Amino acid sequence: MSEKLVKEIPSKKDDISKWYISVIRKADLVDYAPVKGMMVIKPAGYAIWENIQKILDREFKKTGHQNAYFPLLIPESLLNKEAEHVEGFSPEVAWVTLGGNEELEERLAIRPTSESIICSMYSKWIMSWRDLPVLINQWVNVLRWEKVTRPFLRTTEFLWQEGHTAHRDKEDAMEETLRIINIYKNFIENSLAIPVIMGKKSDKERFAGAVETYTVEALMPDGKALQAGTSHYLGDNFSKAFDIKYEDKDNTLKYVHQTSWGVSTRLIGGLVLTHGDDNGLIIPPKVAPVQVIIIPISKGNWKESVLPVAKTVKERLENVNIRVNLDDREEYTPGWKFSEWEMRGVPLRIEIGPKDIEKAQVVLVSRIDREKRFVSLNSLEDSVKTFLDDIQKNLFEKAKKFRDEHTKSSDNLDEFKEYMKEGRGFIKAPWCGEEACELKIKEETTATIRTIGEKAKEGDRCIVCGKPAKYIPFFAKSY
RNA sequence: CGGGGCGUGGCGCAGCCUGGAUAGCGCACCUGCCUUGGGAGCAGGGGGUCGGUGGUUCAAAUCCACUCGCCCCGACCA
Repeated sequence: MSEKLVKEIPSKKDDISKWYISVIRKADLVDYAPVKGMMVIKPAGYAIWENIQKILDREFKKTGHQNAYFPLLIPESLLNKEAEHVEGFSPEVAWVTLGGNEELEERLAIRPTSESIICSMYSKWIMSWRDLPVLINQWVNVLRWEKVTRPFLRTTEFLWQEGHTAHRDKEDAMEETLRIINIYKNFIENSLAIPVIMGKKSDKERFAGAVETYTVEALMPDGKALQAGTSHYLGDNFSKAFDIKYEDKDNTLKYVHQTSWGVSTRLIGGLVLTHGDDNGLIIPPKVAPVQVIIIPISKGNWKESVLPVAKTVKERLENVNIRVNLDDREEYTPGWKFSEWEMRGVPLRIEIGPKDIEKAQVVLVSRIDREKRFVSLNSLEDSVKTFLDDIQKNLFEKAKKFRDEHTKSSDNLDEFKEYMKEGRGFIKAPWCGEEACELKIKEETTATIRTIGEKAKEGDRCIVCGKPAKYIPFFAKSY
C-alpha cells in the first residue's frame, strides 16, 4: 500500500491542506461556486450526506422527534431579542434589505441558525404543560459570513440539521441535551468510524445564548480538533426573551426550558480527513454511497465468460441490500479502474477474471490496505458482509489508535507548550476554571479547551496559575 | 481583517524578470488500430486570448493601477 499510484494527489503527510483539497476535488465530492466561500456539493458528495441524514433521522424519529420547516429569513427584531445570542452571531449574519426594488422597512437576516424564529413560533404554540415537550428538528441550509472558508469544514452556506426542543423543566431539558449528544457520539463513532471525545464546553467556548454546551470533538490527522456536533441546554434564556410560557399543573405560568443541537456537512470533511490516504478517499461502508465496486478483468472473451458472472454477483449483492456498482466500461483497463475507485473511496472491490471463473471464486480487496480475500461464489453474500464489517471496524480502530497516541497529559506549562509545538493533538491538563488561565494558554499556544473534561482530583493544580484545579480539560488547536 | 503565495484550454503547469511573429507542454477529450490481473502503446485530431477593468506603448499573457477569486499562516468564529 506504500506505493502511490495516483500521482496528482499530494502526500497527506507532507501537506494535509493541499492533500485535502486535491482529494475532495478528484473524488468529485465538491466544486467551487461563483460566490466566495460557497461550494457545490456534487452527487458523489451529496450521496454521503444523504446517508448521514438517513441514519441520523431514524435516530431522531426513534426518540420522538418530528421534522418541520421554518423560514429562511428572520426579521432583525426577532434576532435581537436574546442579547448574548445576537452578540455571538451578528458579525457573520447576511442581510436582505431589498425586495425587488423596494427598500424593506425592516432588514431580514438570512438564518445563521434558527433559535430566534423557532422560539417566536413556540411562544404561540405552547400554552399548557400538556403541550410539552415539543421535539422538532429541521434539515436545512444556513448562512454565515465566514472570513476563511474550506469546503465542508467551513463554508459560507452549509447544510445541517438543527433540533429545537421545549420542556417543562431543567431536568427534562438536560436529559434531552444528553440524549442527543449521545446519539451524535454513537453515530459518528459507529457509522463514520471517527472516535470522539464527548464533554462540556467552557464558558468561553459555549454557544451564544446557551447555559451549557455539550460537544463531540474528533482529532484530525494534523493534530487539530474538529468540533463534530453540539447539543445545547438553553435553560430559560430564550423562553424569557421570547416569552414562551405554559400553565403548569399547579396553575402557575412557567417558562419552558429548551435545547438546540446540530451536526452539519462538516462531518463529511471530518470523514475525508480522518480516513483518506495518498490514494484518495476512504469512505466507511456504513455511509459509502457505493460500498462495493465490481471490476471484471477484461481479457480475451471476457464479455462472454466474465461479464455474465459479474452481473450475477451484482444482482445477488443488490438482493441483500448492498450498494454495489459494476464497472464494465471497455475503454479503461482494470488497473485504471482500481485506481479510480480507490480514489473515490469505495471501501471494497471485487475482482472477477478468467482464473476466478475457473475456480468459482471472486477476489475481494479492501480499500484500506489492499488485503485480498479469495472467496467462493457460494458464500459471496456472507463474505462481502463480513469484509465490509471488518473494514468499518478497522477504520475506527485505526483512527482511535491515532487519537490515543496523540492524547497526552501534562501538568507543566513548558511541557504543554513543547507538546503543542511538536505533534499537536489533545493534551489533558489541570485547570482552575478561570477564563484568564484559559486565555493565557490560548495566547501562548493557540490551543483552546475543547471539552472541560472530568473533575480534577484533590491536589491537582492549575497548569497556569497553580491554584487548585477544578477540571482536567482536553486542550487542542482547532479547525 | 493582517502577512505571504497564486490565477494562462477541463486539470496540472511553462512562458512574464528583459514587451514583438501562429501562446507551449503533460494529463484529460475525439477518431482509428492494438491492448486489458495495478492508471498500456502507436497514429491522427479538436479545444485557450492568458481572472476582470482601466492605463502605458507602434505593440501587453509579459509593465503599471485598481478589482475579483483561490491557497497557506495568523486573528476571528458554535
